[in-house]
Amino acid sequence: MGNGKGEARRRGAGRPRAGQEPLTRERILDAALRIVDGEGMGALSMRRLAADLGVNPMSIYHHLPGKDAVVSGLVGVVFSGMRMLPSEGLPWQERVRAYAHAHRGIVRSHPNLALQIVSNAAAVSEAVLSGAEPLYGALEETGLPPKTIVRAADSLVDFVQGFSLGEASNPSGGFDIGSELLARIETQPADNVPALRRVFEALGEEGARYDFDAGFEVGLDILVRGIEVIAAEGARRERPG
Amino acid sequence: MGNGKGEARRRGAGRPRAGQEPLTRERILDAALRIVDGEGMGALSMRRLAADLGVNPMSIYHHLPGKDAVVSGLVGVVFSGMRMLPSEGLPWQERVRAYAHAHRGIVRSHPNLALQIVSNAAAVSEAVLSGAEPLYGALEETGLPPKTIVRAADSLVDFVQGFSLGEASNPSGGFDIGSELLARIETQPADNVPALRRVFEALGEEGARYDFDAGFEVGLDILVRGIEVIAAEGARRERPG
DNA sequence: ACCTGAACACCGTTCAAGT
DNA sequence: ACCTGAACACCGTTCAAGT
Repeated sequence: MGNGKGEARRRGAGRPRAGQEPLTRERILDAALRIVDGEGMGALSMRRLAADLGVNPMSIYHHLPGKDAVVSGLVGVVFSGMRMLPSEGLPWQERVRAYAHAHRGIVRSHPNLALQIVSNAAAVSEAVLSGAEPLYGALEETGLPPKTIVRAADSLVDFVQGFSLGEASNPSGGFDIGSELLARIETQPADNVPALRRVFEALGEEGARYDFDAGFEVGLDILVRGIEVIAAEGARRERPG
Repeated sequence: MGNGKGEARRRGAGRPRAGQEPLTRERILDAALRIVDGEGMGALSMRRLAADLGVNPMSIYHHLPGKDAVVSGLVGVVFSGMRMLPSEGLPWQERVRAYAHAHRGIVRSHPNLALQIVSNAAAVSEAVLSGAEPLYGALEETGLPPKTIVRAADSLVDFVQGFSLGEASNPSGGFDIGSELLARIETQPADNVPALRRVFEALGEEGARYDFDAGFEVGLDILVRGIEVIAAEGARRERPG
């Protein structure tokens, strides 16, 4: 016993031999992302990760301090890949929308990581640094005071994250909002949910499938219009004649 | 061996004896919520839960099919406690705000459960049934078509959930947005984050602490105003003269 | 420096058995 | 019906040892 255990190619202890790629933080995170993307967060364990890398579980600890570090490293990797279409010359409304789409795109391309992306405060802070510059650039042009710019930016990010989380945790594409929900509404005692009933019955078959793309656009529209309104009010207050 | 193990009062196997409260789904969820509220999600295990109840770990499985069921049961319990101040006669804007505050209040009162609340799709669906009636009632008065009402409601809920998640994962009260973030912005190479720098430098000491209450109001304001705008546009489109 | 083996203190859950 | 004990197949991480 000792050698040739399973598919691991590595034989002895000690340094990697010439020709073998050494273990690095990057290689570890790559392998971890493959596991999470392919099989979900539940499949990620230090032991499984080590097995995929052909390495002893403890070797990982020389490059990352623990499992938490692996997970937040993953979030960092994913967010650092955020790219926006250049939208320099466009009006701020378009630039805000471009940011929102890029942010949603990141979460959507790694649905199994969505929960960590959205909840990892450190990663969000990282995202502000690396990705939110265009958002702040756009919002500066509204003329709102700095404090309100920050709050508007946060509101937009909160919406995008809330939306993306819902999107990530639902079966691919649109999901049927009509059938199950309407059935449950209709079995409600007496009618203690009259408005819900009216709205969803009016939707009927036509609106049975929820369209995430259209829903995102409506939400974005509401936010951008809302920002326009408070910006206009602020300006009117400054020179009220 | 056999009897008197630790603090568990229960002695023999079989049915609970007279005078002992029997194990129920409700008692299990109560105990689980106490653990999560007090020590966080990481402290919740079937074995720990059983110990707190003075019961064999396996006994729980007779009332709930597994750990996942315990967690989503928890989310259900918490959401079923959502209560709104009655706001029947008020304008729809006020009623939308009341709903948002109630929803935020639920998440805020169980910060350690925030992640599950926000991500548990089944619970969200449950929340729609039990709690969103007032929101739909309010939004009906905007005159928007049913499909847009659903999307506006979802956008509001997405914002509230995104906001609440950020709030729950940050140290109590406001957190300092200025010090750490500004320090990192200022160490950025060259100046590839000019807008961020301008905004956060203008905030300075005054805005160093993030005020969650004020931030929530601004976000709500943006959303309500935005809904007003798209509702007005829809009405204008219907009778364009 | 970098990697390993064995061990520790846990998990959730199945299954057969008790009353 | 309701509860239990032992066992199975896992975890993350510490620690001392190897090269």
